[in-house]
Amino acid sequence: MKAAAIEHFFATLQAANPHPETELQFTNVFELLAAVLLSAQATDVSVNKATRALFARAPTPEKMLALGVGQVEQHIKTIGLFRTKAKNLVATCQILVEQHGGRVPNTREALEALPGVGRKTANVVLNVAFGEPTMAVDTHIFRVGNRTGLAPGKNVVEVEQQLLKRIPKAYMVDAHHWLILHGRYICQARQPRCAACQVSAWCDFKPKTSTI
DNA sequence: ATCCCGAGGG
DNA sequence: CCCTCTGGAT
Repeated sequence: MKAAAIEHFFATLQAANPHPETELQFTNVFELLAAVLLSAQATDVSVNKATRALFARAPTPEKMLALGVGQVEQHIKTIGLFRTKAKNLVATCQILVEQHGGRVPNTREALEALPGVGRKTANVVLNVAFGEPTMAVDTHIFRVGNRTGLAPGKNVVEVEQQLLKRIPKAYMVDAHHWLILHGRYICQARQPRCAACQVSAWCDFKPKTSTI
């Protein structure tokens, strides 16, 4: 996709949704970190359903730590990968309490040192909590980047670098959410809704079968 | 490359 | 039934 097309692409998404936000529910930075950690290979709807009760009980790393792996497992049992996530979340809370004064660190290095927190999760926290123009490449952004021609890279790191390089800086912070929401509701994995897409004019993707 | 792992949709 | 969902650790 050429520079002029990229400008049109994001200007259109911006006009349709001037202030995009994550659909994960949270009331503080710790809850944001926990929600993103829990969201791996799970829908936001599924995560929100479980975190409502979990965060009511444990809105801080200290309280989450006190809850323990067993109780956390019971709260998030309806989310996939629940054993791994409960173990990682509690272990992360222990590090937050012991090494960061119970606060969520604001550097990539410290975030990625937390169990269950990788590049993508760190990028989301840096973007949403600290306003940094990072690009967290999840399943939606990878797919949308590839299909549109915005970022044809073969892996998430390549796609991240391409997006950071090609998206105009003024759009970067919000681009993360625009691309996710576009992937979730329009450029869907199974059945892309090209007929309803507002940015198809600048997209390289041509579906083989007719889409609704 | 493989494992983890429930819920929802087609 | 099969595929997908804001991945990370081994």
